[in-house]
Amino acid sequence: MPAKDRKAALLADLKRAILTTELRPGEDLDEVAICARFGLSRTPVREVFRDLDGLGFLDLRENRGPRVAELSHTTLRDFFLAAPMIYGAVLRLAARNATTPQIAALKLAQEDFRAALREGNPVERTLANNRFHEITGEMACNTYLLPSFQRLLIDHARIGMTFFRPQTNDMAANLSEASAQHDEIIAAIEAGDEARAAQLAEDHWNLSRHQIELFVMPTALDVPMGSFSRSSPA
Amino acid sequence: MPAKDRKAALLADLKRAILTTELRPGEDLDEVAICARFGLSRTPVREVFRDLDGLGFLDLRENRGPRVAELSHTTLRDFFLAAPMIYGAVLRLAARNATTPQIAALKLAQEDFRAALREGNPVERTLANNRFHEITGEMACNTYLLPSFQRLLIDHARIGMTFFRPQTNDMAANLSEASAQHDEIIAAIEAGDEARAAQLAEDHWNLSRHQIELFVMPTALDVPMGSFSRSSPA
DNA sequence: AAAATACACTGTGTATACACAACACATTTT
DNA sequence: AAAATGTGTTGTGTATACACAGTGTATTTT
Repeated sequence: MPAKDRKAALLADLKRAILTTELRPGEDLDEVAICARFGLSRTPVREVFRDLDGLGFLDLRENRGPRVAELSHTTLRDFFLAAPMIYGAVLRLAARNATTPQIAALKLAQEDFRAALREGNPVERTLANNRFHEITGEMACNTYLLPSFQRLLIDHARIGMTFFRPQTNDMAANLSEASAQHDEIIAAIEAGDEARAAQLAEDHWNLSRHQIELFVMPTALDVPMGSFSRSSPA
Repeated sequence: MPAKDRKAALLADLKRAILTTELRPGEDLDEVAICARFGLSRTPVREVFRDLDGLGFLDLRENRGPRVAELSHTTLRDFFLAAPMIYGAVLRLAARNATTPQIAALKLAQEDFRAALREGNPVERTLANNRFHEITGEMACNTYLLPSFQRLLIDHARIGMTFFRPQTNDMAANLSEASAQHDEIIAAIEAGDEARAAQLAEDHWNLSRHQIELFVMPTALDVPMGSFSRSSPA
């Protein structure tokens, strides 16, 4: 296996691991360990790190090891401020510009998403959902929108892994509604209905926000302080 | 001079040269020549290249030398589609979040811009204008908006250098109107008037578009700015 | 005992050397 | 003569070695 492919494999693997929070937000990366694991020297590995830093996956700082990009309450706030607008614009443009093969790819991604929902596989669900929205980004095909959009997708995936573990009926219902919205998005894009696509984007992110509100501001537990058992994912 | 500073100098110099089109869009860069000029080995120089690639200044391709990012009619079209929306959002958030020192910095940048206009210095004018808008980006302070915004700023600067050489009275008038708009933008931000800031953003970019109507004239995205303020998480 | 300092260690930043791929030109072949 | 192929050159990609900064710990000093 040529070094070039090992480098590409490293890039893809780190992306996947970060998107699925297998590598958690804020986690440190061991440079030499990764070198050993992928059979690469430090130079190409560090280049991959720099790429991922530019894309918003990693956070590189002087004289310190690379960290997985943080996902704080501040970034969450930024997320829900920017997402409706960017996604609205992307879906609007997607409806305007989508090609037939792109629409086919979008339907495939949605198939995978549905399958992951049925199997209750949160990792596959997240990755399929990510692919779905990535394709809408390709459809929109705007140099200036894409960088922000892709950053949103990273944290959208990580938020999904963090907050969307359907432990209640309410949450499961939300997920199937998200899936239904995907179907409507596909239909709007296929019909070239820009206004409808933009509206669906807003609906989609309002649903996400509602889901997170359930987690961030849960109904107060009716239990004395000390006897707190760990109930929700970190 | 430590190597670290030489590296930072290289980064800053390349940014400046690209923004002012001293390095023209599509131009090839000579790696070893740059190494010699800044007294650096290839490794840190290549790291700078990768950073600039991630930021949208350069275009790195496999087994080929780095090129200055292209500025084609396609990217121009994308620019005028995305700019009104992103700038509108940024100025809206700037009006919401700006701190006193940031406002002071903004006024300074505008001073420089006016000075460059008086002196008829297109390079300084472009750099001051770029700084002006960069500061509004800092004010907006949103992780997800900034990447797209900064890419817009790169090409905004390069478009300015390409199309805004005031050879007619009309163009000179446009420039002084742009300057007047900057003043109004400062006022709106200082007053925390979000709606006004958003409106001024639209006016500002309509002015730019008018200037290069001869080359491209797409319709701007019509995303309602209002959907933005309403959707802030609790 | 607490604080400050020296020192070793871990790990990042840079330089250099080598490997290899792409391109250009010249030479050969049909 | 045109096409194809071989070869030389240029320049990118990777590996390794070295330099140095940051950090933690142990020792010394007050």
